[in-house]
Amino acid sequence: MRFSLKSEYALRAALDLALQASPSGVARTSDVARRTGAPAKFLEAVIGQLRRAGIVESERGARGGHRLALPPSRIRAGDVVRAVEGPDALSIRPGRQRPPPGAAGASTRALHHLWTGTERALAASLDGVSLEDLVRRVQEASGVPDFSI
Amino acid sequence: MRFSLKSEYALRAALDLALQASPSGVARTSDVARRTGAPAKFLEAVIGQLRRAGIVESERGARGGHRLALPPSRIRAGDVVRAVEGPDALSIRPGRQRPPPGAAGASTRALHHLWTGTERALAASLDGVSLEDLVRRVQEASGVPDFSI
DNA sequence: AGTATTCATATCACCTTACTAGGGATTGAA
DNA sequence: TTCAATCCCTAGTAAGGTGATATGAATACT
Repeated sequence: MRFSLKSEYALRAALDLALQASPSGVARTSDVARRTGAPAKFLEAVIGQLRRAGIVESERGARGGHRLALPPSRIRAGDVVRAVEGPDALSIRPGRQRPPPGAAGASTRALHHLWTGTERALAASLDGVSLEDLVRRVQEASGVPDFSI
Repeated sequence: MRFSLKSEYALRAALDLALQASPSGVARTSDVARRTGAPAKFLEAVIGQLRRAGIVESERGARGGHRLALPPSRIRAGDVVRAVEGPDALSIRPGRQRPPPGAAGASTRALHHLWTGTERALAASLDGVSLEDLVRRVQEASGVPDFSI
C-alpha cells in the first residue's frame, strides 16, 4: 500500500524548486536530480507530469530549466501526488472497477462507507500540507531565522 | 494506491462470520465464499491468514468451518487489513527500504514528517472502526430493529 | 472405510514499478 | 552556427505483486 517513488521524487523536486526560488530563475533537470537524488532521466518524466498538471513551467533551450508555475502556498502535497500517480492516486478502495451497480448488499455498503471515510482521511492529510508549509519546515530545520512578522 | 482485493475479501469474510454468529457454530469456506462473492479457493488462503493472525479459528474435518476468535468489538478493520496485507500494510511512504541512515537532508526530513502524518491518519481511520461497528451498520441498513437499551 | 473439510504448497498469467538506454525534434543563448 | 538544454517517444528489463487455480495431505465426523 505504498505510494510509488515517483511521488517522493515529485515532492522532492517541487520542494527543491520552491527552495531555489530565485524569483524568475529556472533550475535544470540535472541539478534538481543531483540535489534530490533522483535518476536524471527518470526525473525528466516526473517533471513532465508536473508540467502537464500545471504545477511546473519550463523554459527550453540553453539556460532553460524549470520553475514552479504557482506560488508554493497554492500547491498542496496532494496535488503533486495526484499529478504523478494519476487521477485516482488517492483511491484506496480495493478492486480496480466501479462496484456492480445494483449489486450492493448491506455489507458491501458498510464497507464502502469504511473505504470512503479512509480515502477522505488520506486526502485531508495530503491536501492539508502546502509546499509553503514544507519550505517553512525545511528552513526551520536548517536553522534559518525567520524575519517575517 | 489501492489496497488489494484480499483486504476486501477479508473484511467481507470477517463481517460474514460476525453476522452468522450462531454462538459456537462454524461457517464453511464455501458458504462464506458464496455469500461474500469471493472465489472459494482464494478465500481459503485469505481466511488462513486471518487464522494465523488470531482473528479467526477453524475446525477441520467434516462439519468443520470457521468462526471469529474474538468478540467483534475487539477486532478492528485495521487488524483485518494488516492480517492479509502484511505487517506494513499501512505504510504508504514510498520506497521499500529504510532511508539511508545519515543521508537525511532537511527536505527529506520534512517529507518524512508528511508521510508519517499521513500514515497516522490512515491507521486512525481503519483502526477507528470495529467489526461490531460494521455489524451495527449492516443491521441498521437492513432495517433490523435494535432492541438493546 | 468413506466423505467432507481444512491446511499447505506450488504454479500461473498478467500487471506494475523503477529503472536504463537511445534517439530525434525543438528551442534559445552565445 | 553551434551548443545546451528541454521535450517526447520507444523499448527493454529485473523484480515483485495480484488474483487466482491445482494438487495433495491432514483431520474429523458418520
